[in-house]
Amino acid sequence: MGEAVNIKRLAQELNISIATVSKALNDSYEISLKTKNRVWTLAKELNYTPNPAASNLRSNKTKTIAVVIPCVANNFFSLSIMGIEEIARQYGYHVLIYQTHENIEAEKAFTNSLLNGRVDGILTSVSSSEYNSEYYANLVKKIPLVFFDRVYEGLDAVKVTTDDYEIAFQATEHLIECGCTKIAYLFGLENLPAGKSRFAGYCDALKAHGIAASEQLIVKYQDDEEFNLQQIKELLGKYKPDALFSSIEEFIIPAYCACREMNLQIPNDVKMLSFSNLSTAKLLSPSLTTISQPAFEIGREAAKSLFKILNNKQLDDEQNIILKSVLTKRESTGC
Amino acid sequence: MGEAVNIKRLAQELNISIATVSKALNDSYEISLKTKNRVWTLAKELNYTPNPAASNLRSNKTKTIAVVIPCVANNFFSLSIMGIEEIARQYGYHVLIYQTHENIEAEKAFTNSLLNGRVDGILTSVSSSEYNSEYYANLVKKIPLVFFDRVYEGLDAVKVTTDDYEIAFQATEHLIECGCTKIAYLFGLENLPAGKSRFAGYCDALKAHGIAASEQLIVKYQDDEEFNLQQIKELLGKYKPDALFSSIEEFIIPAYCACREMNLQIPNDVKMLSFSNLSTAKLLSPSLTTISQPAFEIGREAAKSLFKILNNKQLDDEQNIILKSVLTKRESTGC
DNA sequence: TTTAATTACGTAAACGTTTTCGCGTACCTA
DNA sequence: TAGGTACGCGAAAACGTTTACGTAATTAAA
Repeated sequence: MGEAVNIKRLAQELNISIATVSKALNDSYEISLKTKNRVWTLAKELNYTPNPAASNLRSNKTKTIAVVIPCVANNFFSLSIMGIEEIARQYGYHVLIYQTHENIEAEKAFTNSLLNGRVDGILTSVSSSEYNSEYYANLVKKIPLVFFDRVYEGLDAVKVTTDDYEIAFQATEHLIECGCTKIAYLFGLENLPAGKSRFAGYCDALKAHGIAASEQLIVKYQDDEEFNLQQIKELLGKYKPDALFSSIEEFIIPAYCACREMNLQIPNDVKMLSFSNLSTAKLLSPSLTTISQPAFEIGREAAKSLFKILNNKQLDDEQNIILKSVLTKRESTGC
Repeated sequence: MGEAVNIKRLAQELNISIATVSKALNDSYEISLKTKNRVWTLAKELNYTPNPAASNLRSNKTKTIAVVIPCVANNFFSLSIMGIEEIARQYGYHVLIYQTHENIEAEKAFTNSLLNGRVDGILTSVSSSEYNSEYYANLVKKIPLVFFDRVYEGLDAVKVTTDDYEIAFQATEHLIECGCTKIAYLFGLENLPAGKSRFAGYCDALKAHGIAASEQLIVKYQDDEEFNLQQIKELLGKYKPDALFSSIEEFIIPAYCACREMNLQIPNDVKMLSFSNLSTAKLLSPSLTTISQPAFEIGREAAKSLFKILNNKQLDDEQNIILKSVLTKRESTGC
């Protein structure tokens, strides 16, 4: 399998110093083109690639970023990762993945473990279990960090988000235009700005149309599918809403199931609409009206911002990047 | 923000040598419990964590594995990653993600870039574009590697797969029992063992029931959704199959759409069945009969095997781990 | 012709660990 | 008391890079 091929080996074979080899490999101006070419061809011939650990140790650059998210198995996040990966490839960076499973302690443990020089920067979408601003206020001082979708506000860090308030407002108006007056809200991410904005958009749209919001029509998400199902069934049974506005994808399955079990027809008895990046929304029975976030683009933008920071480029003084979501009307709100 | 806290710093504050600190941190038998405790408490106090690059450079262990897969935004792979991550956490390992997008050149480039000590091992599900056994035959000699789902055969490497042949046989029989005699096959992964096994299961089931397989009833997957849609529509129009057996999830949307556009009722005019890990299969219109692979478990098993190798544990002489898929009968094959 | 500047390369230190080897002390055995 | 054996710890090398600095040779400027 041949001895390990490193800079020393290249230097020996070419009868030059390891410093020269290193500089040649890094295309330094100090080295003549002639020497560079000798080094490059031999390097290619021997399949040389620099040892990342040594390089990182000396230069304090890892060529690696971390993505800290609640869960990979989620349409939004997996698409975000695709966007992130695409940009990372362009910059020759490697991508580490960490899943918090909405656990803030795990989240802290992961990010802390990244402060010792394992990565050059972090992309994160924070967990919904808690809103601990202090921790992140400290963190952003220690390492380049970009938030996407689930962000902390008021910190000196780039945030990539979507127009949650506006699109929720618009979606609520769509339901109202379809004749709904008792619009229930399936509430997710209530601790986070995204969740609050969506809810505010919903509330304000109701108010704008002279409809009173009601505590009774709100179901809060729990990490327990059966529990959510029961809550929705209770909601449907007791308070007879004429629409369900789901603020997160996780409510879709229990919501559809609840309607079926209660023998309620969508959209005749109750209309349905949800934030979702489900690719099969149009195949559901009935097809689901969705608010889909540009997940892929969000990942791309977040990664781009991070690399700007890492390369000390100016950030166009824009700390907040806001992308537009898309409301796609389908049968579930049929009107 | 305090100076960088490293072993040297700990050693100075405790008035002992850096060697002692290092050994204490690694719980070496050479160090007294008393000294260890002094080191541990100070380390915790100062939030010390070892520099990964230095540690890796010296010890040749990275505590990192790579996952090389076609795409994250796929229910099967994102679930696999969850399983992998869970095990990696238990072992204190970090997880790098690389997406090949079914491109074998990208696949080679990634894996080659991992051979210089960036990771301790690789988990991979290979791309479907080509079956290049030579490359992997060499690769497995150079680095611990475990295949999952999309594997190369005949190599000295652990493979984690599912019972593709058996479950495809069983699914085909299910269609036959529902009265189908012209069962079309939507063919994916044709270059890979998984794809071949599924197809063989389909063919053998037909044969076992005295049904002749027909070339005309086969549609091969292309990475072009519109093209696949047209192919399926042509299939439905020309050859009037009474069932569609889809061997990969990617055919579901075009298949449903094709039926709608051709005004064919599922399951009355044509029955449908697909390999899929779609969580919303039961909400589709009509709900879809699926073969779901235990993606999460596959990830777990693959990771476990890799860590066994990394820890030089015996592999129970079992190089092939085969998990069972599940056939869930729903309305789309209604009978 | 002398001096300054530039070019092309080498020496050696440094990054923060891990690990081999050796040394001294204390204890035990004969 | 002499010899052996643990035990607890330290000195120093090593891992493969990058880089500050030095130097010799060549070229440009004076």
